[in-house]
Amino acid sequence: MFVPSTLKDIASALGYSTSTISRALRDTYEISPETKKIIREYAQKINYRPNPIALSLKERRSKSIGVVVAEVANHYFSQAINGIESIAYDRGYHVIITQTHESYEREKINIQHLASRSVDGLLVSLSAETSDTAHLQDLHQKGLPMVFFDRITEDIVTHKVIANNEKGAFEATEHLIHQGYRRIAHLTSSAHLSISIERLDGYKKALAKHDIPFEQDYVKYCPHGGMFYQETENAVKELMNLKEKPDAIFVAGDRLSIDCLMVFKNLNIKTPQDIAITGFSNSDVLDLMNPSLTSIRQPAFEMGQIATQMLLKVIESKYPVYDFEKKVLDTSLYVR
Amino acid sequence: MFVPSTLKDIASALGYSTSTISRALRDTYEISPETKKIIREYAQKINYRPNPIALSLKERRSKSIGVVVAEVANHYFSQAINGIESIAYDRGYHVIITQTHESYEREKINIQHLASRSVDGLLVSLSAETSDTAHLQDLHQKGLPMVFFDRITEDIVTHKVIANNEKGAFEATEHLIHQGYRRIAHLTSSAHLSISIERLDGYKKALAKHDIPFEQDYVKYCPHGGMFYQETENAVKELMNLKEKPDAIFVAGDRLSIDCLMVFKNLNIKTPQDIAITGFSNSDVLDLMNPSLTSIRQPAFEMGQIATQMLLKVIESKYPVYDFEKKVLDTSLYVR
DNA sequence: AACACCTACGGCAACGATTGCGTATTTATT
DNA sequence: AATAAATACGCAATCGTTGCCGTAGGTGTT
Repeated sequence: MFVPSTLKDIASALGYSTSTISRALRDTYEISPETKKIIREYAQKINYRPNPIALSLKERRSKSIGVVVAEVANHYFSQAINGIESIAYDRGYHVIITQTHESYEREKINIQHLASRSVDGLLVSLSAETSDTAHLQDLHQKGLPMVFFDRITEDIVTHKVIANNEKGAFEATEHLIHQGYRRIAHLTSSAHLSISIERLDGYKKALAKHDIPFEQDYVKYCPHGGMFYQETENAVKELMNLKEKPDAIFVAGDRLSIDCLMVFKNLNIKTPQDIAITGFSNSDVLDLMNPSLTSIRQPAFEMGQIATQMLLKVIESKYPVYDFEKKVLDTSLYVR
Repeated sequence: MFVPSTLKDIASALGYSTSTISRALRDTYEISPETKKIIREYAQKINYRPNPIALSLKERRSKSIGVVVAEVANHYFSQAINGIESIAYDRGYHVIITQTHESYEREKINIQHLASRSVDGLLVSLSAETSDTAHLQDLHQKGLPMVFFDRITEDIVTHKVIANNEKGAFEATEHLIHQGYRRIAHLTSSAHLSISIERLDGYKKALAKHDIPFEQDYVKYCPHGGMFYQETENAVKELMNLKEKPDAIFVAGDRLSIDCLMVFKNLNIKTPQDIAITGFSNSDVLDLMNPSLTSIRQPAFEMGQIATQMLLKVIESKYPVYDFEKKVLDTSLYVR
């Protein structure tokens, strides 16, 4: 079976105590240079590595951070993860990624596991199903550092990183308006998500600015954030079956945007002839899509980096942190 | 700071020894029902969870498995990861995902970390840069269970799960031949990867069957598996600059296929007018692509599941395992 | 010469949970 | 009544590592 070598192995092989070995390898002044040399060469030879599990137990920290996202097969999240890793690795932290698949239950289990697994902190983007954040509040109040990004909650006072969703949604909607569309629908994720609320606001403000009345019927929610194709198809069908059929649609999510295009394809809805579309998406292959998609892109990589920097600052702070920041980054509009 | 409650906390709160607490919670017969009740209710109240780090240290296993893939932003891998998680989760194992970004150095670091972090086993798909597997052979020979999937090596005797790459490549190439193409190029990842070799074989066999001579100039390698756009663009340019320009191209990778389409778009190469294309890809949005892409799809989710089942069988075996299997799953051709 | 003071290392405890063994008290058996 | 057996718990070791304390032998000081 797989048994890595330990301090004890070196100690009994060389006839020293484990303390001496440990000190020699950690370069303490108390060990003579000759002894150090012997010990180090032997450690090198047998490829000794300190057991991080033992260290975690002793030091009560693991030099690792947990990440909670909806799914990695989402360009926004995979880019954010790359940003997270770029900072974490530089600072000697390891990254444990977990997926909720937009499920509240899964989120609770993953977070519980990460916490008990002694991650030093958490980077969280809430699942579409999550409205109750008690599981997080509990851990946060016990002192586990956490930073929210993208899908945040106001219930927990900590660092947060988001895109300027309202402005992005405003620009996307106004882009449609400038192109002459007036009956603009809005397809979004679950109603309680922060991003849904903010993007809905931006959408409403764009309508208001151009004196277009807001119609509740034009807003369709996908409580599972488009995890099920049927959910998206039903929403689109409902929109297309309205007596006053929309002539454009603003989609508020990465997965949702792609799914929406697939629904169009399957229902043989042509864009922009039958309906125009813009949406939030970080997919790098949108240029290849047909129907094409004018998109609002979030600085995902950078958001991951900033969130990680904030988290590490809290983790490594000697004193409790009470001063928190909400960082808002601008989106950009890619017209296609 | 964040300090979870321990057995000792319960013990001193209730006036028992830690042994009694431990046994009460683990339902040993030696503890009286009344005592158990008291202890359990208190544990429930303070939301006690056994510290997995301490357990890992003692039991020398972590109930977690490490996964090494090129990148999660790749539909083949993200689907495989979902398959892995579906099995691991059911069996009480946790999954730690790491990305190599096709870098050999990163692969070595990730694997070293996973091993020392006491994962019970490894699911590995090699990076495009990796030709030397000494870092894995070392761990494997020391007894760390590992299963390879997709990009495998023959240097290590263990379970392996792959798609029938040769057959898939054969079908893809023959599909092009059946459509009347004769000058068929082949764009692939780094030359030493198992998938590259197998797919090249299938490509050659299809040519041979139809009496089309194989031309070395028609095969272009991307040593970094398409991690850099320029690499792909250069390869495509080289193909298009040949005096006998190819009329079709068979692309041997998920990322590569998408990148190739982007190159076409940027260089204003029309398909299928200028050149036809088929490629390996598990992207679920290929239907939306323009130019479109006839694709060979691997059963990624299932491959992840099977690899995980194999790994857990090795991990949980009481005796050393010497009997290994190479499972080959069929691909499917999606004509577009 | 008597003392302090280094040098270079060893021993022990602790982190949290489990477990084999020991044991005091009660209950059952003959 | 004496002995055996069962009950219900505590003690201590263990996993790998580090930190505090101790100390034998050597060196330096006055």
